[in-house]
Amino acid sequence: MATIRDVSKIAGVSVATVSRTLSKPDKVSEKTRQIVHDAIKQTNYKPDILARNFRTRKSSTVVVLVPDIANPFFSRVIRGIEQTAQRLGYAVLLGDTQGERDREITYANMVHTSQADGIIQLDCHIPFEDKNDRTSPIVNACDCVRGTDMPTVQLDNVAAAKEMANHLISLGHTNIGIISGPENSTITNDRLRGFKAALEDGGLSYNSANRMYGDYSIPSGAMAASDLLSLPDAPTAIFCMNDEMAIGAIRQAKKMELNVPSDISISGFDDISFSEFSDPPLTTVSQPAEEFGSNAMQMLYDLMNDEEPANKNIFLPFELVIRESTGEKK
Amino acid sequence: MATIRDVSKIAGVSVATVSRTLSKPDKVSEKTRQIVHDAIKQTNYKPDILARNFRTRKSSTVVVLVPDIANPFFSRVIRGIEQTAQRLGYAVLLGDTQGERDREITYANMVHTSQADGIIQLDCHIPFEDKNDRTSPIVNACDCVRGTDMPTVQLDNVAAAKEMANHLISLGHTNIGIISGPENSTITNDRLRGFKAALEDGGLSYNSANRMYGDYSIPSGAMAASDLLSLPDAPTAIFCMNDEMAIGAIRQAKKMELNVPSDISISGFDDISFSEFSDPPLTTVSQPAEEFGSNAMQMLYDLMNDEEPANKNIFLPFELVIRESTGEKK
DNA sequence: AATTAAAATGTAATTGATTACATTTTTGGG
DNA sequence: CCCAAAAATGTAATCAATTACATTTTAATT
Repeated sequence: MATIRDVSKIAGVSVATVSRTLSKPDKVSEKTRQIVHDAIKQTNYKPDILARNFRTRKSSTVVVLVPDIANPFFSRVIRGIEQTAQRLGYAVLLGDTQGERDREITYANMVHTSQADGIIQLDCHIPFEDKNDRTSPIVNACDCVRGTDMPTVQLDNVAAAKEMANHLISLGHTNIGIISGPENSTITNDRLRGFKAALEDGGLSYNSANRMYGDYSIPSGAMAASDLLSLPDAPTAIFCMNDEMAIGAIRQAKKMELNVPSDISISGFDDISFSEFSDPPLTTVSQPAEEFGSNAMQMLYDLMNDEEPANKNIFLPFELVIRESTGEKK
Repeated sequence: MATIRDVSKIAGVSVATVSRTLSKPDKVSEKTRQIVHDAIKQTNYKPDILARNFRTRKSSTVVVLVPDIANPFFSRVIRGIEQTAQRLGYAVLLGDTQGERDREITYANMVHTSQADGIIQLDCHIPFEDKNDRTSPIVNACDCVRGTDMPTVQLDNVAAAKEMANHLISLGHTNIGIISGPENSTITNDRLRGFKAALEDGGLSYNSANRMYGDYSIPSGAMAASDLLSLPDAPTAIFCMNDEMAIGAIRQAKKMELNVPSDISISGFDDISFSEFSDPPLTTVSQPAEEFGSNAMQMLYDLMNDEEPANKNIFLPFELVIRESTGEKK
């Protein structure tokens, strides 16, 4: 493998000039640039990335902390990250954390050892042992920590949930169940707040007995729906905090011989690709998943290059997608 | 940040000894090992990974070439890869190639520049400009190239497709449509072969007019189903080469006022998590997705460490999962 | 042509770990 | 206690780029 020295010898210039030709071409005269490029072609020289990384203390790599790569929403976010990263000349290291703090910290430490230049965190955890670590470039996307100055890319989950709940209320539902995500998630809390706000606006009161917990999986949605629908005073609509749980809930309702939506309305959140094709097609909130990724990556890029990002807290637009899983209360 | 030199000074030994204490502890006396470890603790020394990578020409990183990370089957495979990689001390670089040759080559070149030590390719392409490149450790998983000596982890797609087709035939179907994947894929060819073999065994003849093409997406499945069901002599069963297309096909059948399975049987392939919850639940072939990943990673590990893997062509088991989307011919 | 500033180029140190080879220490058998 | 072999340790080169600083060349101005 040719080194920069081989190139410099062939071109009859110093290694510094070769290096500059590659990294700061405007510092090199037109003539020399030409000579160097010829020599590079002739030797088939490829810069040694490992040597460069070592010397510059940069790796042109970012680490993505994702609770679960197999979640279709997250995998779209990651696709957005990957595409933007590639465009900006960065590689993406995958850190599937399964929500475990140890793994998050392990991966986040790669920044301290310069194996990665920055972090995109898709979960609402701070991946540092020292909570106030302000040295690593990091962007929090999707499910964001509150009360820190970490840059974020998020949805206005309160507003989105409120809009969805309003939709349910406008259909005449007064007894609405919730299938909630885990309690310690910012997303869960925000969506719950939005939900409550809509109830209040509608003159309805919130009944905590109507809240069941799931873990964002289909079976957990089915279980929670079973509990909800077995209540003495069962709800006529169920607000689910993601699409998978809604799909599980629909399944469960059908199993219990209930018609969706005429007996029970069910709404989801995220608009994953299967939702359009569920039976009945799911009413949900669509989010621009890829854009979470591309925005987060772009923002991280600014951070890593010491440019203050224009906006440290990006809010992406959502859209209520009304399909056929919700309908008028009987 | 403390360097190995700081540690050696504190411990009163040479840098070589410190290095050996870490990488080949049995070459160092018990006493020295203790002293060095104390010094490491005292200085909070962490080896500089970049320097080590540079010196050893290794990065402890593997690159995964995946046609589409947002495909639920692939994302499970990647989860398997990630978990095993983490256990073996490797990081996973994500290469979402969108099936584009350029991107595959770009990512695969990271091995030549030592940015990665090996490649896991989930698509049936050879990611090298020189087709006979035998220098990079690489494992081909899921959709595997034929006629090379590349190690593979795959399903016996011929047998699996045959079994599924037999199931359809045993239900009395004689006119069976196919919604096929892209023509240039090994998986597609193998599944088609299995399908034809079953027809032949059943004394049925293959009719190429019954084959429609999709791209593994839900909408493409719906389109293909529409074509198939509009045929003058429409099939009574449809064999789909993945679950997404089957879900699209079911949707389309319903749209055309056909009952699944009493009017039309539809089968899938992969057993993604949504298939169990589709309406009707999908008859499909289940594959151990995570194990594709973990086996591929383990095999790659052997290859990267110059150990001949026990078995260069691993076949993983499949299982016919008969649910409710297939039924007796009327 | 002389002077000076700016541009281009070169020299050589630097980064931090690994490891071939050299040297020292330990071990065990006689 | 001596000696050879084995074990432990040390010395210093090495990996390939970047870059601070020094030097040379070019351009511009008088």
